[in-house]
Amino acid sequence: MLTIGEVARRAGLESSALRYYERIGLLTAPERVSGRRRYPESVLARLRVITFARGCGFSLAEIRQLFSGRPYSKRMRTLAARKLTELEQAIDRFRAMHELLESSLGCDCLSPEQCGQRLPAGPAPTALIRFP
Amino acid sequence: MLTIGEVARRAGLESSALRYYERIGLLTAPERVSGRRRYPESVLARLRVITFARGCGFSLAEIRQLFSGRPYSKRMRTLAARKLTELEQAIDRFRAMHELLESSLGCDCLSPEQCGQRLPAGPAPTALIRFP
DNA sequence: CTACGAGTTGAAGCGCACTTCAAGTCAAGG
DNA sequence: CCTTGACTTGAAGTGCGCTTCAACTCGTAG
Repeated sequence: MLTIGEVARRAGLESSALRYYERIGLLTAPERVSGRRRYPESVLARLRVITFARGCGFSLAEIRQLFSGRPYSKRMRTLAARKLTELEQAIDRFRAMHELLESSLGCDCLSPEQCGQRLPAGPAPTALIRFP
Repeated sequence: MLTIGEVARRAGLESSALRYYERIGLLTAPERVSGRRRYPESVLARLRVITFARGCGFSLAEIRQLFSGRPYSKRMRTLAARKLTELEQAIDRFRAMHELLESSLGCDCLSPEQCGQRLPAGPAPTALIRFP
């Protein structure tokens, strides 16, 4: 049985994140020993799934979907297939951006307005990436 | 001279976004005709730069950097080079995720805990992607 | 006994990129 | 004159994924 600090350390998360996950129903409330959380080892596997899914672009809400109800494997396959498609589209977009950025390395415009002439007109960006 | 609604429509943005961009100094305040904004055509080019840069993962703060001061082309090159590196790393990560997701299509675990056994233990996710 | 560190709670705060709201202004059409 | 619809403003709200805070409790060490 592990304390919250121990779990956090081994999962590479903050204790506050674990409490948050519990609040939003991503982790089931563990046994309490005089008020403190005591986690079984198995929580680490679950956290690996969460971390993995987060890294794949699943939102916490999606991950909750994944966990709620059976069969787990079927849900996993469904969500994975969907995310896979999104990911492929994202990679395509990023490749396009990559080329545009490379071409902009040769940019010698004197102003954004001048530069904008060469850029493709388009709708709002379709991918938002946060680089940590 | 264009009204805010017209600019928004042609740039694929909401008027509120244009006002927001103005507030944070991304667009210079345009001429007002009895209080209403009147934009020159050139704003569309600038908005293309903004939209393009956003799509490449630049934050609005970074884009503001890009616009502030000359020479524009030099700043563009600097920022583009930096973002290019980040983008390449992101693409690498996404490729890895792609493989993991594909392997998880064959998942037949009965529970997240079981599934977690097969996943690599790792630290917090390094890329956060929002698919809109 | 006291101090300490790790834990507990609910509430509030943060950063980003906007959106929404309330309350008011304006020009054109009927 | 009145309505309509697009616009104006500042302030507040939203969603996500947490973090931070205040105030408190607990077991252990000295």
